[in-house]
Amino acid sequence: MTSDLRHEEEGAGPRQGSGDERAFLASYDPRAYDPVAVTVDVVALTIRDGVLHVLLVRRGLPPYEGMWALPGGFVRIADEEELAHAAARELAEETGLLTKEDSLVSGAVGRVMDVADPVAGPVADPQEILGRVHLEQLGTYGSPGRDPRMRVISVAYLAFGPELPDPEAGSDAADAEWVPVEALGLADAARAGQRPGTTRKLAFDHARILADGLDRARSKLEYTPLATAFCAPEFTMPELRAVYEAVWGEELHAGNFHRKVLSVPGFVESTGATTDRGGRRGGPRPRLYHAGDARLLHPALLRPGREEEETSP
Amino acid sequence: MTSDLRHEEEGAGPRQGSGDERAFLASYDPRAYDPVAVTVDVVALTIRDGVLHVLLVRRGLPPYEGMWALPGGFVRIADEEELAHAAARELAEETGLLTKEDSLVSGAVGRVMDVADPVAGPVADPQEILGRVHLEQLGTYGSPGRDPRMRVISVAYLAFGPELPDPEAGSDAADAEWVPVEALGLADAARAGQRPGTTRKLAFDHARILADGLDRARSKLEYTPLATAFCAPEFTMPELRAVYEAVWGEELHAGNFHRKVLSVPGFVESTGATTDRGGRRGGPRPRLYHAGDARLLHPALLRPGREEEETSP
DNA sequence: ACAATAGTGTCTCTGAGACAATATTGT
DNA sequence: ACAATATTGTCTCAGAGACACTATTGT
Repeated sequence: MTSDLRHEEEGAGPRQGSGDERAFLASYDPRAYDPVAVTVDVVALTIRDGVLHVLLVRRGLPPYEGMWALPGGFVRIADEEELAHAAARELAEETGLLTKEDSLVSGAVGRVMDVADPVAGPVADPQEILGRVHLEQLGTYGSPGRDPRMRVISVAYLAFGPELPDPEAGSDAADAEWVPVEALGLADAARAGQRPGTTRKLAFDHARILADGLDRARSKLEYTPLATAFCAPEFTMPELRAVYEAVWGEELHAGNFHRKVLSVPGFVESTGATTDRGGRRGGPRPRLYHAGDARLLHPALLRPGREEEETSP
Repeated sequence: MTSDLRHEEEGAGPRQGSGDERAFLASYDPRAYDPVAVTVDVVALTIRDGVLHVLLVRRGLPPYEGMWALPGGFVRIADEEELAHAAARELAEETGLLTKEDSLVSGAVGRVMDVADPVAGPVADPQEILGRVHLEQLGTYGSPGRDPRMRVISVAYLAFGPELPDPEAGSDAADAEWVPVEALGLADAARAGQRPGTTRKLAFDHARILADGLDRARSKLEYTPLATAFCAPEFTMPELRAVYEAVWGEELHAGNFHRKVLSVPGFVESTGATTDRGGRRGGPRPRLYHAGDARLLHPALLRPGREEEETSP
């Protein structure tokens, strides 16, 4: 590699540009044409019946045929699709929120909004269909051996949503399912040892991706108002507490939690109203809140039970 | 897209393609894919003379010819190169730590160690050459318009090191330079508004990547012992404090900082010795410490001056 | 001698958590 | 009536930050 080329780090290849440029670049860096696929994988989390669930699909083709995997798919390079758009699209397809596939496949996708800064997008935009689902990039996994067929660079996304619909209802996402995270027998990387190591069923390196996603989710609950993304637009304090308990996997003190949440400015705001009925086992009617405008929690809601640890094995 | 194909998210044919078999076979035909390049970009940070610096290179070719850019380059797909390996290699080349390019270009790269869990690697491994440079993935940037020539998916890495050598010294990385972060006139995303928006010189979306990297670095100093990666193997408390002050861009109270660091278990350990001389302007000889074995700081060293904020504009 | 700095001590205030008390609801 | 639950109150302790003090060094 020449010095000129080393500094020429940002791509070089076909399409666009004059034929001169193409020939020039191609002759100097054939590596740009090595076969590589770019995909997205989505760690979609929701809470059903107070239990944290992740969306998985059953693979219908080899490799890993019959095993569970994270939903995902190719980034539509030819359609100039944004990475986040691809993630939202895959999630929308898999959850059955999108029945008309053509509305997404069509070339009309064009410009795509920034997920972090929503603006009105085209009709086909999956983010619009997904509604208030939080979506953020998790990390990129591109080890050579992760797919036995070819080199695949997969950008993983993390999605949180309130009570997302069951994929089996009426759509053609027949093999998708919400699975309780506990049922996967992950070697809870958050509390116990380091790496998930051997996990049961997941295909590819999806166990690792899922573990990373869970770590991220648990961590983000501490210092961001992310938990409200798991709730309906209006929620009660016990509901919000249930989110924390489900994601962290431990019970929290109701009284202290209540006071702590209210003490963080901008986290939640009271609507003044209460629910119609009390809890199913009795009790007064809890008040209703909606998410505030804070993007960071000060002070943070730190996870309990993290005192002395790290006595290297 | 058939149901089977949608679930076949990991490498199978180029978009449309109703024929199952054709799609399957296409997964083994590289030319059937839309052209896309995978690169790495590195936000390399170090501290020189108490000031935070980032490694930049001057572009010698269009587009953005003559502008500053982050060091980076293609992932060597044909060599089965790990993403982190590519980042380490680019950094090693750019800092001049690697003079013999052939040792990296050779096909002997083969298996590459996990950066997060170092093991003995092959001779050509750049991580080995880079020594104790911390390297972690920052995020992936793949918007269609970010490179005018073609679709480029760039995986950004964040690197921290103690007093990395000057790239201009004796190597062929002639156009690389350590630049004070302040000199770039970034709209300090950490303190002021939201997005960096318009930044002066950087090519592509590298201003955004750099801003994200700085945010990450500032944040990680709070709850990880990352600051020790900026120091020599043995360091003094004032030196460690200087790291925090350089990255956070604000002065810290020496006395409180000292007591706070020592109160965090596993952060630093005393060697019992002191430096030979006191400070250049007088004072007693500070004690020497080395990094402890903690990977997370409990309690964290929270950044000061982050009280009331977020009054939406 | 003087200025600068490393390290320690002390005080105050905030916040987290344990625990208790009260009010309100479903069964 | 009884059990369950929401919400508020009280107490204690750990930790952050402001400030002061002492000891040690370079000039």
